[in-house]
Amino acid sequence: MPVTRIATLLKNGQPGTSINARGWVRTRRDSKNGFSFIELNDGSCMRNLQIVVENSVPGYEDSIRSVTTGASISVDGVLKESPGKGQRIELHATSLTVLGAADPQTYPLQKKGHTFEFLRDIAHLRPRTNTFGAVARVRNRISWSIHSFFQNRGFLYLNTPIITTSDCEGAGEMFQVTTLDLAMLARKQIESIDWKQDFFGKPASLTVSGQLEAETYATAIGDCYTFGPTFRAENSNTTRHLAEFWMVEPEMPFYDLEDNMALAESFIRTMVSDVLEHCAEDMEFFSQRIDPGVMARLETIRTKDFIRLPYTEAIEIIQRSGRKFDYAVQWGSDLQTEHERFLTEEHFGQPVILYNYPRTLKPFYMRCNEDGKTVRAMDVLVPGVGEIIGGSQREERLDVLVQRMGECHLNPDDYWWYTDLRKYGTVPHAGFGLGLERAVLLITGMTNIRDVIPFPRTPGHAEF
RNA sequence: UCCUCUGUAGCUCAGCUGGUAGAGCAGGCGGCUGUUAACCGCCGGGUCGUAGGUUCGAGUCCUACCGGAGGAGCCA
Repeated sequence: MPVTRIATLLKNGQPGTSINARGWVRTRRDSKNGFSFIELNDGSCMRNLQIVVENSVPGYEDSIRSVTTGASISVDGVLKESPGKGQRIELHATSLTVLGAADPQTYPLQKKGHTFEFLRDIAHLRPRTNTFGAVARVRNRISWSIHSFFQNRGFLYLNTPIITTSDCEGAGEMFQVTTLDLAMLARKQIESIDWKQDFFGKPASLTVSGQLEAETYATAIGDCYTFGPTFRAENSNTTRHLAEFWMVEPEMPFYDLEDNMALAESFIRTMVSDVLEHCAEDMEFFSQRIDPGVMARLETIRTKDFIRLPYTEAIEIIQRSGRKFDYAVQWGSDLQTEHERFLTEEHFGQPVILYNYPRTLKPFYMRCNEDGKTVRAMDVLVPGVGEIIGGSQREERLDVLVQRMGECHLNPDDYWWYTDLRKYGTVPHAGFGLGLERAVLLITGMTNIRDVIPFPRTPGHAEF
């Protein structure tokens, strides 16, 4: 008997076909007239398959009682048109097997009404809920879309190292990787660590970005992108930060900042379009249950050109707005979250790409403009999420790069291989980084980043 | 890390100005029903986050600690 996933059954299943369905019970309703309705979900889609089990089915009396919310079952039966409302077809069981019972006294998930906070504590079971099933499917589609976007443009998928010994871009605190016996070192109360004794012979960390390594391939084999886990040991506790998250980092030779912005915009638009096209049912759910404004926001992204605004003009807009902000802005100061929200959510009401930031605000590798004050950086800000992409044209001139390293208190010797790229056959190039989870937030309308990654890692939390 | 809020039954919450705990859902039992967040009735279930303190008396007030959430900083 063919095993068919419920998504396919509900779409293409024809009355009269004999099939097998397997999955997890969402709920059961009994009729004392001698049959039961089972709502079965197998994760392939939002909707459930309704199963009708007559008491004439072998073992009905024994097994139906353990068909409770959360139980796993396998059902053979025949598809029939459903006389009831709410479903085109339903499965009339000819045999029912309970694969695994779920004690209703202890099974934490109920038919309705759980907070995301509660579900976070049972992250191993929350994918069995509508919301987290939908998030998982949309996240999967976004990942697929990322690969197809770049592959369709001839980009090379590049795996940059997870473990690194370069403190690249000084982008925040890093997780140290060591095989040294810390407990023993603590007992010895030694004054300094002999890193030669460590696994790599020097301090090593988990990567905070694959950018610098990606540049080496971009300047050799052309357009490429990384897509992998990224780690930040910042003690940040917000709805937008994770200690472990997934980042996409394309890097393109011969691109200037304009090209970079165009690619970023096209990239986001493609992800949004793909999800709208392929996850319509899940998006319907997000629109109805999670964020009523999500569809309008995505439609704007899909159809309207992003605003491109130099940092200097952004400052002027904020200053002229007459709005009271907790933090005043002046040229040279970093934009606060409240300013970014004002720009993207209120003033423009759509994605905004800010570019040409003061050099003092940005890392050493961003290309200096001729004005001597700004660098060719760009941040893509979107409503509800804030910064979703950060990128820049890279500084390809060796002398300027080395000078900038000095300004940022970095030792060029530590980046010898990176400066070599400028020493030998340097080219203008650019790239950016997109936080996958922030993209999932944007597209689903979910508000907490901890709910769009299967097992979130945040300060004090690495359960599961 | 800072600021604010919060911690009462398995879950979601109520409990007003202090007088020793309630509802809905879930669970059990019974009834009804081609049902679909099913419905109706009954029943079981809580040392009110922890430790102190004020008081004749604390879920309710005070202090500390421990969870959780939101905002800020940092950034993707």
